[in-house]
Amino acid sequence: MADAEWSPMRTPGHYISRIARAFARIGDMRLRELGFATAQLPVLTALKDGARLSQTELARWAKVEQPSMAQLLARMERDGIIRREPDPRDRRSSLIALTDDARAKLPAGRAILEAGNREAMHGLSDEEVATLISLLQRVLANAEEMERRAAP
Amino acid sequence: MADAEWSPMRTPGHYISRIARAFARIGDMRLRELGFATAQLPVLTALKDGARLSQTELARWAKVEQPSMAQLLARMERDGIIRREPDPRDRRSSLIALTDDARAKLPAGRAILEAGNREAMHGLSDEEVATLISLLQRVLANAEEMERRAAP
DNA sequence: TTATATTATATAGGCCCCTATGTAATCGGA
DNA sequence: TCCGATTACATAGGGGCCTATATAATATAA
Repeated sequence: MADAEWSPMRTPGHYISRIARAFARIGDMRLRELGFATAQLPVLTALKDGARLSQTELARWAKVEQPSMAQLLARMERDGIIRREPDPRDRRSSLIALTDDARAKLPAGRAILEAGNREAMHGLSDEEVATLISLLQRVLANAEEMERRAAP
Repeated sequence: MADAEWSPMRTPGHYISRIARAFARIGDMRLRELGFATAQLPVLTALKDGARLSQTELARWAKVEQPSMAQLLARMERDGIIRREPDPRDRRSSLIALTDDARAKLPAGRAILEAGNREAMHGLSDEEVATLISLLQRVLANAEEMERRAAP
C-alpha cells in the first residue's frame, strides 16, 4: 500500500471480488428474461419442492443477514415470485412459498445457470474444478474463523 | 433448480460470492480505525506515490464503472482521503490526488491488509496459493469472455 | 471551419448487502 | 402464573455496485 512492489490487485481477494461481480452481472443478465436474479437462487432452491419456510430460515439458508433477506423477499413478492402465508404456530412469522408462476419457470432457470457454470469453468479439467472448489472451501472456512474470532 | 440433486450453493460461483462478502466485511472492519475501506484499495494504490489521475483512469484501473468510481470518490473526498484539482489540459476533468493525511496512513493500512491476506490463506501452502490464483485468473478470463460475447 | 463524433463527468434509479435498533410474540424458569 | 430472555420481523441509514441517460468539452472529418 506504500510500496511499489506490493499489489493488492493481484491478491486472491481481489480476483474473487471481480469474479463475484462478473458472475452476478452475467447471471442477472441471462435470468432477466425469466424475471429471476442470482441473489434469489438460494430462496428458489429452498422452496422449489413446495416447501414453506420463514424469513429467518431463508436468511440462514442463504447465508445473508435477516434484513437483507427481508428486502430480497419484498422485491420477490412485488415481482410475483413468492407469496406469504401466516404461520399458524407463531403469529410473529409468515411462511414463504413460491408462486405457481415462479415454479413453472424453475427448469428454464436451472438450464440457464448450468450452462453458465459450464462456460465459466471452460478450459478447466474436472480435477481442476474440484481443486478450485476445495481451495475455496478452505479459504471460506478461514474467513469465517476470522470473523468468529473478531466477534464471538 | 427443479431437481433435488443440483445444488447452486455448492458451485464455485456461490463460494466466491460468499468469500467476497466475508473479505469485504473483515477488511472494512479492520481498516475502519484508519478511515479506509476495501473498495478504496485500488484508488489508494494508484495514487500512493503522489500520482494524480482522472476519475475515468481510476475507474478503469479499479475495474469498476465510471458512476461507481464517481460515488466512491465522493465519499473519499467527504472523508478527507482525496483532493481534486482542475486538469489544466481538459476542462471536463479533474485530477485526483491523495491528501497528506491519507498518505501518512498507507503503511499501517498495508500492514493490516497483508496480515489479513496471510490469515485468509492459512493452511494453504505457497504452491496451493499459486494454484488458487492461477485458477481464479482463468475463471475471471472466462467470465470476461462471456461478457464480451454478450455485449461487444 | 463547422458539423459530427467521442469523451469526461454528473445524475437518476435500482439491486443487494451490511449494522444498529425497535417492537411484538413466544419461551422458560422461578 | 408471571417476568425476563429470546426470537421473528420491521425499519432506518449507508456502502458499493450497476445501467441508462444528460451535459459539456474536446477531437475529428468533410
